[in-house]
Amino acid sequence: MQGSAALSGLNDTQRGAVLHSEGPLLVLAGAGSGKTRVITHRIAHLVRELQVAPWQILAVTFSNKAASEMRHRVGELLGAQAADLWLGTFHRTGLRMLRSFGQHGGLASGFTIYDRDDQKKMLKRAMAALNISDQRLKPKVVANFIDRAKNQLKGPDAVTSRDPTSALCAQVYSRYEADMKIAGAVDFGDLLMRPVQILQAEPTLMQMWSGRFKYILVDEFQDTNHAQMQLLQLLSSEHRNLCVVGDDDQSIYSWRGADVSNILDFPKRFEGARVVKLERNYRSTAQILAASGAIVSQNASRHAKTLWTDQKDGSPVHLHGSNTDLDEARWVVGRIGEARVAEPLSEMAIFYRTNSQSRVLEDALRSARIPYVVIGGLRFYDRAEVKDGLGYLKLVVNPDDTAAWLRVVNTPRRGIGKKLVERVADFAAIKQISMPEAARQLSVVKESFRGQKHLKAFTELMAQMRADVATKSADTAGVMILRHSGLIDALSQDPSIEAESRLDNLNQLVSALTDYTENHADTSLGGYLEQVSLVTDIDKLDKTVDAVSLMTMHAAKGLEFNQTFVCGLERNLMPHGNIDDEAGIEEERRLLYVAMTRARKRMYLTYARRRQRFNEVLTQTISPFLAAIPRDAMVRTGQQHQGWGAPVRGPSSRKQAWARAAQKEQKTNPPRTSEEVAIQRGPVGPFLPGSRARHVSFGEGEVLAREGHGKLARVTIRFHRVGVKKVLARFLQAL
DNA sequence: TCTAGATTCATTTTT
DNA sequence: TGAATCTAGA
Repeated sequence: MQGSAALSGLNDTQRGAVLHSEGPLLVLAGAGSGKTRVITHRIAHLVRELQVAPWQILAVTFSNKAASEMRHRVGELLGAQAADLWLGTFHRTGLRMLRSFGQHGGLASGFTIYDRDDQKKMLKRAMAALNISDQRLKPKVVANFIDRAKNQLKGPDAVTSRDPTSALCAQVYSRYEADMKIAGAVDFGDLLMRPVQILQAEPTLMQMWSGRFKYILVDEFQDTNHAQMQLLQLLSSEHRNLCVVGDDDQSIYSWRGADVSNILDFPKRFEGARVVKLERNYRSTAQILAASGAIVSQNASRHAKTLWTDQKDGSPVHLHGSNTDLDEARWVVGRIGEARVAEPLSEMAIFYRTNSQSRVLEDALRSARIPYVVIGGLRFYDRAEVKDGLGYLKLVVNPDDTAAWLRVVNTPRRGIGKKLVERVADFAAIKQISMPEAARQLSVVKESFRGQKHLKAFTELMAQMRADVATKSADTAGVMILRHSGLIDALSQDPSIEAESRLDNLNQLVSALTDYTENHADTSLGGYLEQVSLVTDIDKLDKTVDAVSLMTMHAAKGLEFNQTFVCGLERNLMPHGNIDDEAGIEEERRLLYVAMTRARKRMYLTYARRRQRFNEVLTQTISPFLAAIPRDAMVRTGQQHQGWGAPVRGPSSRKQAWARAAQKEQKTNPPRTSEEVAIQRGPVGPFLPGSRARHVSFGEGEVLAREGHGKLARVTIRFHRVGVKKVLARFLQAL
């Protein structure tokens, strides 16, 4: 067994965790200590050496990104056998279980999953029905309330309402649940809460499912919430082989209900649990470890631990101050320009606290013609036209899908306006039926009303589609539905530039459908929709593309790069401005810690004295967190901003000050000449900024930016004939 | 019912 | 700032 693949390349502690066979196991794994390695090798060991059937192993991760990464790595160790593992996010696991036994909880067999948007629609409807104005109570507040409740495994009857707001929320919650049931839909919270509730209520099912998984492994355990913990406890109750891996210092999702005590109290909750600590860091240099460790050690509530490494020689961490956010961006881009001589761009990343910070950085990268990819920026499936298209598909699959019906009933315009929709809503409320069903019934009632014809036409259109695609696979069905929906016609007739790109997006939806049909055993439309509803992003970071990665600090978790830039380290941004309690501050510290521990070789921390936000310019001071970093681990460059004065008062004077500073910067940092730009332009993959390409219908142009990967890649191009447009990479030919 | 123009609103993080 | 929602007038 010594020489087996499952054990190779592990240190003693890691090997101990991999070889631990029976009983609960907690692996406290510091950043970069090889925790994913422990999980993947442990799975390989179980299958290869202990002859555990892959389907008896459940491996859960927190995000899609982590799941696909793990699938990939297990695949390398196990080959084809990896396909039979239950490996996925908590939500996907919950969904798989509900598909199997959801009817025990009164779920319709073909239930639909509602995303945040659909949920909001339903909440608005519920509130309207209860005569609660959305001024008094924001749907978003209710959505958060319901999410929190479900994470706590509390149904509408179980929530306690101490104040008037939560009493209202509880009222809406009740109504919302009823409406969701009629619509045959569940939300994200249900995917966790319902399996737990059903298992608790059904001893037979409980026996079956707890017997099924001999081994359970959980990654990023510090980010689990109550419902997830409960699910794990139920599923592991028979075999008790629950192995959880996590780092309390990297808990950054408490706002989503994550409960750090799950990891802190694990040994108490699971008697006889073995605890393994991984403290050797294989990722970063000593300087990076010292700096990041200094930050997180400021926190009072944590397990004391010290990461160590034997990578003694490294360059010090840099802290660079700029006058403005523009300068900061330019400085970062300048460093990237220098570094790319020796380091591929794919090994560099820029992290920031809020998504809105990416804009200045993107602008600077674009003007320096450095290719970049924004991770988790705008999402394909969030685009309006894509949602419209999906709306039709959903309504075909689930005829009671109220949210989908609301979305597509008048898109494209077919004379079914607000008045008519309200009428349908009222009828649905009285009859206790879904809105699509109400529309069907109304369209054939005797006493005619204005717009009934339109309603009837739409109802018949949907019925026709349903009949047409009943036996078809997802791709064929999708194409038929989109064609008959009128979406494509409406967009084709629209001469605007945006319409063109929307049409592209619909084409892209079709290729996603084709892709799905080719690669999945379940080729049904329902299967596709299910998959789509849980994929929120392009999951995998594609390092084969030579481009700098930009992402939020949250999105950075679990990734690593040779060189990183952590930007915007100012008070009110890091820690973020609307955090007021100590627990929140500690979480912000952990977030910074996560961001800082992503770097292997070089790390640059940056801040700017003035930062533009909305239409005002904020004068900021350096993040108080940074004071903790020992001097010998860090080099300071740029503006020192000692004794920064009081903020300049009044928006207009701020603006002038900012403009003056920007002007001054222009002089000291003149724009690059075209020669410099040309030198910087290295060998880059297809359709990266600076290259030229030809589009099927727009002709030739110059690539400005690129986003997304693979089939979903989109490219912004300045065409010679038609100006700047965003198009699909698939429709381009490199020149 | 539809459209364009006005107005408001929120920007922390996401399955 | 820019997206989302609202409103007035056609």
